Amino acid sequence: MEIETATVATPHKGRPREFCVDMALAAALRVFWSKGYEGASMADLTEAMGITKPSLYAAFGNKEALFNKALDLYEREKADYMHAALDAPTARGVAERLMYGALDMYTCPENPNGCLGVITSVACGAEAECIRQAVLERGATAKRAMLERFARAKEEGDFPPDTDAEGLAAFLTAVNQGMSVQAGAGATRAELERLVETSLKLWPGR
Amino acid sequence: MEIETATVATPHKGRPREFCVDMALAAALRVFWSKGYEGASMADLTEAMGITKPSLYAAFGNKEALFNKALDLYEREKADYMHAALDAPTARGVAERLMYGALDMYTCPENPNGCLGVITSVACGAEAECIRQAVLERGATAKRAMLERFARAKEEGDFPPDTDAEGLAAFLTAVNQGMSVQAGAGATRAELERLVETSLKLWPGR
DNA sequence: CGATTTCCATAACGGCTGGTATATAAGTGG
DNA sequence: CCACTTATATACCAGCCGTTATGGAAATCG
Repeated sequence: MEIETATVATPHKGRPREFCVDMALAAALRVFWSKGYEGASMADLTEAMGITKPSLYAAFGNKEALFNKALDLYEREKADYMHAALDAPTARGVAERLMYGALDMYTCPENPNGCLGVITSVACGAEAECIRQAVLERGATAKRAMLERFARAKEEGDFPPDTDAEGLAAFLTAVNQGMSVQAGAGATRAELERLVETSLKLWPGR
Repeated sequence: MEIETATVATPHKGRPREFCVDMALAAALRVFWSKGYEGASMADLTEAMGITKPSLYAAFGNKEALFNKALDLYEREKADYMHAALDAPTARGVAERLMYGALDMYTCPENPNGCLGVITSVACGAEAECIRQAVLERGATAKRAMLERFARAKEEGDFPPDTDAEGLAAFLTAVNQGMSVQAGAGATRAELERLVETSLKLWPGR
């Protein structure tokens, strides 16, 4: 049982490390985010993180472990708008927050364009299959949460009673994924804004 | 000027090749389609095509040239539903044909899941950047055609006069791209059908 | 001051990548 | 039958991949 806090722990023995783990992880996330898991080589990663390969392996394990930690960071800091969106009082509010949140993230100048989940889950060689599965699993969890939220919305009367809540969840997910693809293809923020506004105009209710 | 037709030309000199170029190309397409450009190794390709590497290089040039020819084949045989869709008499007909055509292609058991264009354009290392650009260019051409079709539809009264035709084109594209992502993630045909039906229920007009 | 522990830097590992040189087999034209 | 042309098969290339062994540097503990 440790007494010192883990975050600011002073390692009392041995040579102290010369880089900040959090910043290095953030740099690694940027690389994975823009190049995908397989497209990001160890050379890319170490250069962006400003450390050497042995330091990386000592601090993070290996490439796969590094990616998983970067994915945790991504969900924690970048994709938390999803959780916030599901807390909206109405189904329309959920859709609005979700789409505008995605729009902001996909077009933020200091982020790579698009969604890390989409980028990583689309295609890969055999070696990255477990990575792909891990990402798909998180996506499935997110979709399940949205599904429950829309089922509740239907009970609360946000949708007409004959609405296919599952279809609407898949629909909202699809528009977001398409927005990510188009952002990665170089679409401007203005173009994606029109996509979001068009989608919200078609969204049922209110 | 050749008298003989190019397709069935009998090469009168040298040892005849022992494989069918078209079948080999079709096999290569399948590999690229399921693994992406970078995820498909030369070993994967030669094994699927049933030929050795020197034969591949002699017949197709190199990996990039092979991909471009596979992409041509893809557009010619697999993605021609897009052209057919744009010939529909109404904008709603365009949307219907496009979505059901995509649905059929993405879920056809003898095809890999998803859209080759989306798979290849999403993320890649630096070496595949020119491949990505080539794919993006074809996507841009397709989008331009859809845009013109919807501008015409607006003039013909398929949409209310205050409709954002460009937004609707981006919307339809996005739903298709999202459908491709979900197909690649393992969605069943039934799930994608509900996505299509939901999207068409939201589509304006008629 | 050693002794110990941890981290950094260099360099190397086996394996796989896309791409080829070389030699042989299988056809046709003379 | 022989020369020529083309395809196939084997083996190989340099270069990059993710990963790790080795040796020295920097801190704390006794």
